[in-house]
Amino acid sequence: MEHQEQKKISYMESIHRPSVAVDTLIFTIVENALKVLLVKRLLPPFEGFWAIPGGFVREGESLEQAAKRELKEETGAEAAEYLEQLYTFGEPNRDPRERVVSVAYFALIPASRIGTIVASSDATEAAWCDAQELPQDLAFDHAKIIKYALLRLQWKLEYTNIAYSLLEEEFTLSEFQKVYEIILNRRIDKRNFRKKIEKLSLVKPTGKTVVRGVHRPAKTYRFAKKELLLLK
Amino acid sequence: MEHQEQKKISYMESIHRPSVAVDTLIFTIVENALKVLLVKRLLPPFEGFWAIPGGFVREGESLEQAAKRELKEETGAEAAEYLEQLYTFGEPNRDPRERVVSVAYFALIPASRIGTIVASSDATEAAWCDAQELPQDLAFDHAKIIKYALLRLQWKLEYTNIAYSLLEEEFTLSEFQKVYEIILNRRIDKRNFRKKIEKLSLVKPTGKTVVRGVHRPAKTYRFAKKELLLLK
DNA sequence: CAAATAGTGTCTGTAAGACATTATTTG
DNA sequence: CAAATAATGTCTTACAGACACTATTTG
Repeated sequence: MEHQEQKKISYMESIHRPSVAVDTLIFTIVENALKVLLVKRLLPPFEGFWAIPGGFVREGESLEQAAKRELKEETGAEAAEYLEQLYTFGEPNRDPRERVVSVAYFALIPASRIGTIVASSDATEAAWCDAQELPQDLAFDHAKIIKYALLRLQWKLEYTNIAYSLLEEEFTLSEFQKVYEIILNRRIDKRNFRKKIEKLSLVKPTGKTVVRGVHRPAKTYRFAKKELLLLK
Repeated sequence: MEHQEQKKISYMESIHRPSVAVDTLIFTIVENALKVLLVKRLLPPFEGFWAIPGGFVREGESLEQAAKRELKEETGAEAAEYLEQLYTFGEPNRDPRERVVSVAYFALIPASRIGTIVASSDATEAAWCDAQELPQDLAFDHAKIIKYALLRLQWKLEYTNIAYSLLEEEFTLSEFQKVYEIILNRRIDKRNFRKKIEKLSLVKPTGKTVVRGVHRPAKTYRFAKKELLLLK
């Protein structure tokens, strides 16, 4: 009887094949805000709703390759500065048509590296939406996914040097600090911030300065390492 | 032409359906070591190799439900004390037969909560293997997965109160400390450890003592909260 | 010279880590 | 009383956070 039960399970297993999709959350900082790229759906379900760009995984393509392809299709950028797997969402009814198991990735990229954003074939438009002030009409469970990504990003910002993936090659310390203030959504003391950056040896000076307005010019810096480091 | 390219993609998407599996890493502490439950494969590929228990996701079943089902089938335990999604492995050729996208979960459970371990239908035996000294003959990419899980566990142990999921209801502070020493694989100063636990208010005294050997009896404690807390 | 941001140092409180002795039990 | 583990406090050092003024540029 035990054995019969097992045979039945094997049979069930062989027939249930959910679709596997990859959704790519693409974040950047523009106009003093954290933005996430969303597309407006052209077709039901959730026609006219905003969605995270995504698509099905192709044969012979790894999950990460699918995420990179999605990124390139939407933004034109060759690669993100940072890309990591976020979480896999697989509730049976998250897509009303059929079962879709969706592996979410999140990508970070400096605004300057992005060309004109392009809507994919199943979307009427693509737009940078404020990631901390999301539109109400989000498709599927995408509001949940974006909020989860934001938490992950906030965590990484505090405990790693991931900010390198949102800044230009050369930047001022004020710009660096601004990334933290925007994403963590709180003011940071300038002296304490600089003290910390200094101690961690995260940046090295370029020897150059830039004039950003009617005030004293700022020194510019580069990251000492553009790879993920766990701090402390 | 852009449009034709898109149509071709849609067609390709509709035919590629990888299998979706869930692998569940079940950890416990026995005999002063961190153990992970592995099963010996009965069938090719990797016949006779050790593997993480897993199986295909069923229709109408969430990924987490599949992980819980696997846990119960293997250990007889009704539920883990802690369960979280680890990572999704989806390289095209990780299974030589066909493409399998595998969502890995990791579970923690006190040894006392586990009955006799049971091999599933596709395995000849199940065993608790030392998680830090893995067998050489591991199937698929399972060595990589276990190492990844161990890193995650070490991280969580340092930055959360997750140890509650490996200890009995009542425990001594030495037993508590031992969990850290085993998993982090280093000695910890007893006074500093207790000072930290005290400050975090992680435990409350039961008022009882237990005699664990030919020496002074130890006071026992319970966790103040048996839910995941991010510390600091 | 007004406005705006760049750049800089000290003090205080808290947490982490190093370190040794006494207490209690059993055989 | 020997052996084994339980229980406990102090000192030093490092990091976090609060806090204010001077420097440099442009219009």
